[in-house]
Amino acid sequence: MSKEKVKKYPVPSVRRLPAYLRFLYELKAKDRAAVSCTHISDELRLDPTQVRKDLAITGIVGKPKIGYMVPELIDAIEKFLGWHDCSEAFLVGVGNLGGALLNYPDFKKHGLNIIAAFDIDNEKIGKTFQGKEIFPIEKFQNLASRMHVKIGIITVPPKHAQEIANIMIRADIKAIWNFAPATLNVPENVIVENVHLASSLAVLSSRLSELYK
Amino acid sequence: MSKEKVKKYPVPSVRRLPAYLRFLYELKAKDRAAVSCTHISDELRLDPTQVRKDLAITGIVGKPKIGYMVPELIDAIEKFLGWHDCSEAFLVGVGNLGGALLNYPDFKKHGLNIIAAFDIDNEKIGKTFQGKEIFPIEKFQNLASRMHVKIGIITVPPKHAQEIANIMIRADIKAIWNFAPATLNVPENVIVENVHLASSLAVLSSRLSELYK
DNA sequence: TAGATTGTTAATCGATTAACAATC
DNA sequence: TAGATTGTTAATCGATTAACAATC
Repeated sequence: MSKEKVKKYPVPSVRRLPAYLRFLYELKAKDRAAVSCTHISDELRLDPTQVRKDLAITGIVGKPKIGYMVPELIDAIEKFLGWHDCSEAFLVGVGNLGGALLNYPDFKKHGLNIIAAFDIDNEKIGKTFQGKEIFPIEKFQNLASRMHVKIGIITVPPKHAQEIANIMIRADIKAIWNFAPATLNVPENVIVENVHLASSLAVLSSRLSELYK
Repeated sequence: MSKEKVKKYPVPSVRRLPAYLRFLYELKAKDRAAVSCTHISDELRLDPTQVRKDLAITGIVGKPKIGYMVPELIDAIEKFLGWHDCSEAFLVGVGNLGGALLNYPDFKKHGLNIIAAFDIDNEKIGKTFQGKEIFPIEKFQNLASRMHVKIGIITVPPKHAQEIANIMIRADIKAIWNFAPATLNVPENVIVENVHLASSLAVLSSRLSELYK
């Protein structure tokens, strides 16, 4: 692991990459060989220069007058995101949302393989979701280090989110995908990516209430 | 509805408001009367000036040397977000995720009341989730206009997302909360708020792969 | 009063958008 | 060749952070 300053990619650009991919898969299905930024920007309603800059972070090089070769571009984005080889993840909290995530088959295409789940509820422990066994939370640390799992997904009630995060940190988890409505406190070498539905809802609500002013 | 230019609030600020609320509820439970920006910023790891500006959009006024009165501040944020009186919503697509959202009891505290759901699957139609009946999608337009529902939630597979969005638009839905991995095309007077797990995962993946460079 | 904290103006930073030269 | 499109530099815009006067 090099000590050189790692180049940081703009988060908004990274967030847009999956939308490009979705459109590119459609083009590929139609056997389109090449695509221009204008075409992409029209479809996704973005600025063409922005599209060019976003794609540039993946290292792709286009051809003037032609654009980008579709399969090459798909490959570059997938490689950039690390979606070619899956990372294995553990999920904690098999409630409504946790169960939904366990059952979601598409994460594998997105570089994420949830291989097991954990809970405190004896009703759930031992059961299997989509071939993924549910273990008691006590086994998290041991299994995580034995299987070298680096990603933890938190789908427990907010009251217990920090507690679970602490277990994950002790188990040397590198990245936490947090769905609990809670602000997690973690050491700075641990990555936290939050999915806060309340934040999304706040944007929706506030824009909606602007309408009626 | 006035034609004056509506003041736009910074989206990043709005996104942070729910986190403030969570912390404020904790303080209220501990009967803390007042709180300063510094206290909030320490807890949520934000810049104190940013906290002040974020709170200012709600119209709250603090007291020098004291800070903000906790119950007043909670009230101001909730009012700003329109979380005091719930908006009613219809959900389309009762799969894993849709079912999880239907079962999620906390949306009511966040100004959202999902009152019914829709699907195309005859197995599901007629069933009830948490007192919410599942109707055939054909009934969407009629029920939406009869009940003056203004929010639609899309949790169908991506292939059908645009089609459902079109139905919602025809039914005069004002805001769409979209969980389908698809870019929706809507007229500019319709609000779309996306929850794209793939985008969130992209940020997680790319940060994780930076670690191993 | 002195000092802590707000509210606001100014400076910085980063992302978006515009302009344009290079190139196939 | 002419023209479409890339890649890149410069300008703009908006959000974050710093500085500081007002105030209780």
